[in-house]
Amino acid sequence: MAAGAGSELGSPLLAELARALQLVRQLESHLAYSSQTDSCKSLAPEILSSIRKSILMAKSSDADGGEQHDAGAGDSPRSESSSPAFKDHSQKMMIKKRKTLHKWTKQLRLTAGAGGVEGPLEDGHSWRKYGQKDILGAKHPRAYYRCTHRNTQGCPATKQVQRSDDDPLLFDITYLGTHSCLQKPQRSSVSSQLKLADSRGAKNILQQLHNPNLLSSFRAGLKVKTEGLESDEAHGQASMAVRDETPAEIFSPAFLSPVTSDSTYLSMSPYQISSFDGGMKLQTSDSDLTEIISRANSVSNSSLVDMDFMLDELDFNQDFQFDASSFFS
DNA sequence: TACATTTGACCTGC
DNA sequence: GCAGGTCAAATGTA
Repeated sequence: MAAGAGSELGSPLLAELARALQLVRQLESHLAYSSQTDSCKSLAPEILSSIRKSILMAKSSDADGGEQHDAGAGDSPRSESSSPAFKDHSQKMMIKKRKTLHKWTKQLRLTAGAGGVEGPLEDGHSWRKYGQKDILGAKHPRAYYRCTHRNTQGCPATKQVQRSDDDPLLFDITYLGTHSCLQKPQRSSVSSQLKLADSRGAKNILQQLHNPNLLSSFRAGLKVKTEGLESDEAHGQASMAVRDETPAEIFSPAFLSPVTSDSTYLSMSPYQISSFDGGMKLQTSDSDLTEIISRANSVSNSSLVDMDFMLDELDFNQDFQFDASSFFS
């Protein structure tokens, strides 16, 4: 059973990784037309390389019997642990997982008001917290998350979130394993993170994200920073953030948008960037719109707006004008 | 009612 | 034996 399930789940993973590879190639080809994105240009080959490696690893994992997908599709959290045999098997697999799963680390900085410390780490996937542990020598406990689709799709991905001792706003996030799940971006997560002063402003942000002029201006100062990507993987999780006032700054390797008190960011995955074309085009399908938009300095004292309806109703118009001064005032 | 989080217990590697 | 990582029952939340 386990082998069969793993085999079925491995293919989507490979397909997704292959798709990511194709998208990055597109990114690379479009970047070639710009003279101000050297950092991006240099990054593209790295991403390509890392994705290739991840595909190889995924293939090797698949050939290994796909054992990491030991939870059968459809099993409930309770049923998976109810069988002693399963438990034993699961534990063995966990040991193997610790030793062999692909691992990489990112550092992210957040503002304190960005939705709570442990839980704001939206990265395009849905995570379920399964544990927290005080770590020796660390001031803050480490939180353990696993993919929500672990039980339904056998997704082996987990992550550990450790708050930095020195900088309370800095988080070290260690990802273990790659997602094999075929999940759609979490609408609820979008909802929870689109925290804006008012609904009108929120809609404007979404519209502005699709304004080629605005995006073009972003791009002039676009900088992508990667950390801990030696093996890279970020596996297609490198990201870009867009800041309205001081371009050429910041950029987290995660989907997560770093947030500061006076700026607004947009982050996106390579999957969502279909091309850089003078400006930057975004894929605007509902499934791709998972970006985090946060207006940090108004989070703590403003009403929260559920953006789901906006995502549904918004017909992205690339002709509208962006007035940053009025929008952010 | 279903799903997520909390937290003490348990297991494994070093 | 200790520390890190995970499990799973209890509890919280929508």
